[in-house]
Amino acid sequence: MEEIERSAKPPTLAMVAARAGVGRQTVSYALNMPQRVAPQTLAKVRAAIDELGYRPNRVARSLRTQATRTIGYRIQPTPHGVPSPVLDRFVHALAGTARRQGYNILLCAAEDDGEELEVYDELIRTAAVDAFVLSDPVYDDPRPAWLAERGVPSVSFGRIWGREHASAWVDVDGAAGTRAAVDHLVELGHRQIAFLGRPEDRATVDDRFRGWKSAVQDHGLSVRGRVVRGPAESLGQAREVAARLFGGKRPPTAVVASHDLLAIACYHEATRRGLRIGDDLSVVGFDDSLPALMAQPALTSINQPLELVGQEIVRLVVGILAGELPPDHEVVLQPSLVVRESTRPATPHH
Amino acid sequence: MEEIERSAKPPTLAMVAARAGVGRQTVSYALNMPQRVAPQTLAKVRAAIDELGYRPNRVARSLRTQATRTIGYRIQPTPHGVPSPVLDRFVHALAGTARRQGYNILLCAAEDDGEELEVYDELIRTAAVDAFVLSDPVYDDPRPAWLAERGVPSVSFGRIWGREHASAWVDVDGAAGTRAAVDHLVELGHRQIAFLGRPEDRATVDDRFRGWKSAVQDHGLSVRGRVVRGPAESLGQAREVAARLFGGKRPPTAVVASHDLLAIACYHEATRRGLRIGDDLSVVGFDDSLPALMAQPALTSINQPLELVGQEIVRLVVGILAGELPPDHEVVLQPSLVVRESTRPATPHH
DNA sequence: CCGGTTGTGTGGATCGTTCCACATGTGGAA
DNA sequence: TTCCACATGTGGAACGATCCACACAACCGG
Repeated sequence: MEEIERSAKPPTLAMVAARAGVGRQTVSYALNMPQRVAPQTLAKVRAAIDELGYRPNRVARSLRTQATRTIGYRIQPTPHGVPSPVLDRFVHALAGTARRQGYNILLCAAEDDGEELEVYDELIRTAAVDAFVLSDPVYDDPRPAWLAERGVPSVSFGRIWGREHASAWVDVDGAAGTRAAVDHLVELGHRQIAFLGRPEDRATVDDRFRGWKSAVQDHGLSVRGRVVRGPAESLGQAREVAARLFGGKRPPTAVVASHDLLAIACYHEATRRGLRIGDDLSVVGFDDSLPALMAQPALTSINQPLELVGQEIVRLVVGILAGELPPDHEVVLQPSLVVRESTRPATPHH
Repeated sequence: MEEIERSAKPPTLAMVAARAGVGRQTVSYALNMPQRVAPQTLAKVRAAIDELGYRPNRVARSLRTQATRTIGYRIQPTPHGVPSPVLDRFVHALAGTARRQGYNILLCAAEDDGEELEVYDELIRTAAVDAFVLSDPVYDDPRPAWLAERGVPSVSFGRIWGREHASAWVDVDGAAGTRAAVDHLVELGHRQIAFLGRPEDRATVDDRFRGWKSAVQDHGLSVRGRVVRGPAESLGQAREVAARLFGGKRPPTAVVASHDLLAIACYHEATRRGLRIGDDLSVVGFDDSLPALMAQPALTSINQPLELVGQEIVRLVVGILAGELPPDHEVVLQPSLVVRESTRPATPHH
């Protein structure tokens, strides 16, 4: 007889009020400002809430408060069939932390950067989100300012360069990562340590480059002829870039790559030349992605604390929306070197 | 002087009505049932909409219609540090298609399966979503029925076995994939073709197994002693499983793996035994993930049409919500074999 | 005993849209 | 002419929460 009613209409705040024998507003206070209501009344209201299994309707609340407690995030398109390996750990952390803070993550997809702003515009004008999380910022990224003009705060994964508009971001200290890689290689006895990276279109790569450069110099080693840069949108492209490593008369004994993809491309080119990774050439990647783990030998790589990044980003978004943090708050997190089999002591005959 | 007003309050339907000199309801009709209003009036209203840059407020609409046009999707946790490589192409397609249909995707995160239902419950009771997309169903998956009891439809990526509750799904024909792999290998001259898979905890693996088995039998080859199964939650585990391939007295010349991870584990074990992939042992993976592309030699693998799966899932969700499709609609899509370097003609000396 | 402050509780108005019921004008069938 | 069907347009009510203004005590110091 105590059968639970299936898919019956959910209880409303008014029903709870009636049940508890109080006014509607009192229930609202009990929910949002418990200290505003007398302890005895609070108990009554809470009992009624539990009995009815009441949960406030998010939509109604949003309409009245003009805030959806929803954060928009554009998931990146997958260029040239090479998906971003970093994505899912990060997004998972984002969604998990958001939930714990009472926020939701709304996904958007856009094919290109022009469409991206269109999508954002749509979401803003239909009042679907309160804020955005951005990722992969470029130099002088227009998005934060564009959003700010429309009254929508944003937090970026990756620091925003260019000072037109101060904006909030959380970034991983890439320089510290490559520095750790160089230190590790020097400790193994390497003296010819190259840097392999994409062109400077994104600040991320530059940051990693600077870490490598200053560390190499600090160890009194030369950076001349040790930098190879080129586009790496696909494995084929990356291999072409990696091939240039072996062109000079004194090839490096170790390589620090700005991405795991380039590191793997290094594997391919080294193997093609009869060099064994680890023994003849040490390689360090960046991102600690799945291919790094799967490579033979397993790739030493720099791990970004993506879970923490996601948490911090949500913390900033919520703080900024609540007015408790300035809209240009910045956070830098430290990566960690994961040593695997691709880095070994330098062999004497080099 | 034509300065655009920054972050001014967005126009409402009432403002559009005033501007066009018509009633509010007329504007609403113009938006949702254009054929209900006279062409001349429609033009006036549309002009007013354009001039003001009006977009209907999603929240208000949701409150009134009791539908959010939002679909929930739980992104899977990443077990043991090995993320699902399949995720991001799929999610991107999901979000893109949803947007084109006027729907949004809301992400949820849950650590374990118990928490998953809790999260769903919260979203349902706060009226945040209209439907859910499920993935990685298990045998007799309780989720569709649980959701249906609460009046919420769902569509699963992966077929739902068990007949307690008929439910909608979109799946890739895994058996056709492994069958294609076997056909390909037989054509290359292989006669000892093994299957490497996880235990039958998920229907997916079973499906792939059946394809391999029937294809092998159809070619008049033996399946005896050619099946190796075991847990593959990490690369280490997978290698242990793969190692069993080489135990017997007549090791296979070719392997069909139920996942790329297992295929890669095969690479490792083969290499450890001095066998060359391609020359001494042909390997086919499943999922066509990034590690497959990066492996040396590049792994022949079975590609799932994830973009299409995402599109179809959204189509089903929208159709079911509109009452135009039955809540147990089923769709099967075909995978395709991507031939790379890991499969070569069988060598005579085997 | 008064004016003021604080603590607590309340119902009406409101957010922006769609549903509902109804008003009007037109035209064709009876 | 009468009647009904149909096309078109309208304002009030409703969705379910919060904001606002206010009511009513209790308590304070003067």
